[in-house]
Amino acid sequence: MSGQLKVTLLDHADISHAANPIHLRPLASMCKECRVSGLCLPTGLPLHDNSCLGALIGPRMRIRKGAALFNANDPLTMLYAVRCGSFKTSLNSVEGQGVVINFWMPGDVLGLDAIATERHVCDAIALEDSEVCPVPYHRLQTLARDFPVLQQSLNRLMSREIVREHERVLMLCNLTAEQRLASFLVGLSKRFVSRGYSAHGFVLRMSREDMASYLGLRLETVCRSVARLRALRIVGLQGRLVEILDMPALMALEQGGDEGVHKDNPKAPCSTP
Amino acid sequence: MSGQLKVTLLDHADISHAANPIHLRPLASMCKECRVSGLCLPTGLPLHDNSCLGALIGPRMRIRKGAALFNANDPLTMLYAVRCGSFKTSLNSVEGQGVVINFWMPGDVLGLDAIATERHVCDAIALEDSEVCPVPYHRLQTLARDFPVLQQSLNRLMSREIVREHERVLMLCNLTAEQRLASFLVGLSKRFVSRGYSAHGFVLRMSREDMASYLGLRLETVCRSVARLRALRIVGLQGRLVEILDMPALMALEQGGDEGVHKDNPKAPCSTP
DNA sequence: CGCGTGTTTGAGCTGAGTCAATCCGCGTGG
DNA sequence: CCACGCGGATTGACTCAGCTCAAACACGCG
Repeated sequence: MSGQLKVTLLDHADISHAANPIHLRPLASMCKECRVSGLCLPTGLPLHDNSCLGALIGPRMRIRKGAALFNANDPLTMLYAVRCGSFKTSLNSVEGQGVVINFWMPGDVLGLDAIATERHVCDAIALEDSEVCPVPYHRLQTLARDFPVLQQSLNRLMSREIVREHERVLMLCNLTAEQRLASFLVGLSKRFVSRGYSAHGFVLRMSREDMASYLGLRLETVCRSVARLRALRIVGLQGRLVEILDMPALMALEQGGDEGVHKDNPKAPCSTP
Repeated sequence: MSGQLKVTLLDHADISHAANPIHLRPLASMCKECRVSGLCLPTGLPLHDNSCLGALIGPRMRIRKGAALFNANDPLTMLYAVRCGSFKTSLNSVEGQGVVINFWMPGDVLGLDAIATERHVCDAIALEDSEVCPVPYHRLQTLARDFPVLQQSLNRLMSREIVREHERVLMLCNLTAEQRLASFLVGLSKRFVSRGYSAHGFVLRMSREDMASYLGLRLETVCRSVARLRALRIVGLQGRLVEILDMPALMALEQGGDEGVHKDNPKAPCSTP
């Protein structure tokens, strides 16, 4: 997977050393040149029309690995479209308990959950050196009045996020550790495909701990599940390098399909603190 | 799935014992007279202006207990504001596994998750005889262009739904059965309060099974948790009648606060099929 | 080379699941 | 009025997937 991403990373490395001229042009974010514009906010917009969204989007921002794009409770001023790199968002309860809410890849738009209260609810942390296009929310709102398609696009993004969470809940309530991992990998694979990368090979950007948190498991359990999938020759997974060897099996697993032994009715797992 | 709503409902009536949801008189829905308009779509709108939202909303519909307001895969034509009564929505996976996604009370707006695909994702079932105000989604969209407040209101509803789900995930990943139940009861209590009802006494509209599904537990576990809270004299709960006897204790429990014994670090529970 | 961070693997422990029996409230028919 | 049946709620006994604790291991870095 990392073909392109590696390039990205190299660029960043260079940039940070102030050497590489590639980014000398003003980093205006031209959606029409963006490889992921089809997944992003401008879906359905007249991309050639620069007067539209392009005028709104501020200069690209670079976020270093481990740095926060925003934190919970920050006032909402911008939505952020990931241009390259990746992020995690996590929600932390008062008592310090937290969960990873989602992982974000190029084309994804972060910050929609802040619209309700005009304050961010999550922390957003870059999983690698990344770039985002900041979109001033209030001005976006205004613009959307004149471009119904844009409003529609925004509505769809939000609605899709709701649906995604529904599916997550389904996963948390009904799947075993192994199935969750399978589901996670299949999901990632699909997302890579829709971004033009390989379905079968990619690099995880997050730690086992983050995966565990996202899947509602402990990191040891994730490790063990990985080991089992490896033993079944369904995936080759060492460290953060993923190679899906048997996609059909993985997808079967994902959906309650438990082979190995034959149980008619796979049990639904649930978490316990 | 079934083309038109009424047809759908009739179908259901025929099929299930429960319901004949036909409404007799056309009850125009006047938001300004509605007790929950403050929680609903018209938040912030000029309620006296009947030309606005009121003109849009179709005649109220009655849904009998057990009947479906809509089903997964139905095309999205309306959003539905609950006027009175209550609903559950549930998401069912291909293999028959399902979860209750949410419970809906007066003032809540159902159907937002359908905007992404223009098809409903969940089944919505009335938990008691109920009434909803149908809002034609596309016309709402048009109207919202002229009334930014309305658009804002819609955006906020969606965003709030995202946040709610975040919190649900946090619950599923970090809380024990008992804590989940506490959290559920506190949540319900708050919702009743914001609708002008008592915080300490109310009636559950859903079965133990539905509660269990919502909480990511088995119904037996819910029963046992109820029994424990009862034994601790924190709630009086028999059948579907709830009386919260010690709200502070309940809220403490909700947030990892585990008394009983003294563990420094309460464990995070997770589900397992 | 030593150290720290992140990943694996092993060895028990346990909260919640499963299976199963009982109870309770309620509507129905005799 | 009561026996009967049925769906939902409870309770008990046992099992197990995933958690916890703990010890290695791998890799990168100064």
